[in-house]
Amino acid sequence: MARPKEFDPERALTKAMNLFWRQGYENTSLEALMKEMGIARQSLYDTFGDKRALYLKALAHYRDQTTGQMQKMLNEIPSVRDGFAKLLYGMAAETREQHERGCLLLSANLQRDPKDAIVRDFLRDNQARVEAIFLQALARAQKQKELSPKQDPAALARFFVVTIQGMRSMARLKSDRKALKQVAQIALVAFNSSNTASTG
Amino acid sequence: MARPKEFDPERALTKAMNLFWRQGYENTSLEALMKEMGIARQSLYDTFGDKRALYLKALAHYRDQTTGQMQKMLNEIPSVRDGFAKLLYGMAAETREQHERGCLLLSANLQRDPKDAIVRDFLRDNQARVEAIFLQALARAQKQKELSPKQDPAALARFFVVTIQGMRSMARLKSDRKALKQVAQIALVAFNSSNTASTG
DNA sequence: TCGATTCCAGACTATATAGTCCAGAATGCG
DNA sequence: CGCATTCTGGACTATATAGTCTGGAATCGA
Repeated sequence: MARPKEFDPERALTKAMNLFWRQGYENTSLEALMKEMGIARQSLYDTFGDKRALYLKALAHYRDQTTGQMQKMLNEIPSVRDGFAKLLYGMAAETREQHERGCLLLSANLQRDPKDAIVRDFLRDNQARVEAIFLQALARAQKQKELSPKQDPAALARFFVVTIQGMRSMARLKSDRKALKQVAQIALVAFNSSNTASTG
Repeated sequence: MARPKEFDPERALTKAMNLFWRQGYENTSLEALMKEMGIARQSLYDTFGDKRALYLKALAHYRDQTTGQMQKMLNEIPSVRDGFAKLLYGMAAETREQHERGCLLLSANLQRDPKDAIVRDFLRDNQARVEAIFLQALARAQKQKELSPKQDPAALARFFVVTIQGMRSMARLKSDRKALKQVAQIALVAFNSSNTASTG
């Protein structure tokens, strides 16, 4: 038994996550990671494995944070509709830097090699979790008579996932709060309406 | 004057575009490009410049194709709502391979280095063009009494851009036609509704 | 004090790959 | 025919960077 670790692995992981978040996997070198995390090469390899393993841990860390927050918020807020409004308008109101870095997992989806089954399956699982969180909230909305029983909560959950990802990609390209707010407003109409679309 | 080019530069560019489309910029090596385009290294450099220049030409080629198609379709179709329905349901009905490769310009947006102003500006310009095409169609819809005059056509245009990008990223992760169709159906409600959202 | 472990700094290796250069064959024009 | 140009194929260079290894200092417990 001897010298204990001097750095906090979770803090270091958070640093790594932030760097991947801002720059993506390919654009982030080991040197940059070492500098950002404040640890030397060997400590990094000993603690987290190779670069890819660190990346996967960062993705999981991000997922735990974001799904945890959403889950909590949607559980605590009385009106489910207010919850989704908070989600969408909140995103629109973020800073330019936040818009630019976007969503780590959306970036991972579009940066990944299509043949990379590990990342793909991780992201599919994440999306299923988010849909489940939304579904749960929307089911409660129906129970509370906030949402028409004619609506399909699973479909609506997916719609909001799509909306969030679309808003994220738009925000990344151009940080325009006003435009994003307008989009959020239109998307939330799906919540009110009794869904009279016909073509198919 | 002497030996003319033996290959069709535009066909070669299309080949390159398809490869970038399937694999992204980083994951596509010069060797793979040479093979796919059916030309040798030097011909490639002579005709298109370096890899990045080829990539930018591929992006422009893609943009010209896609915006041209959308423009034409939305101009020719009598009902604008049918036009957007065709766009969204058409995307949902694509093959697994099409879903997987997604949209070249959406991928470019999320793969790019945030500091890369050339690609960023190109993509912003493209998005503005698409919004303009949608806006023109939606203005016609209002003229035809297909769309309520209370709706903001510019905001709705952005909403559809967001929807398409969100559906693209979802389809890339998991090719699920049924789920995509449901999302499309909900999104199209925005067209009917007189937009009664209130929270802001 | 001593052994075990962790730290850092940096050397070193291996590899992938973008880009350049060159030789020689093919092709068209005058 | 012979000049100019383009083609292919491959050699070659330069560079970035992931990953391994080494040496020596720091820190803890026994």
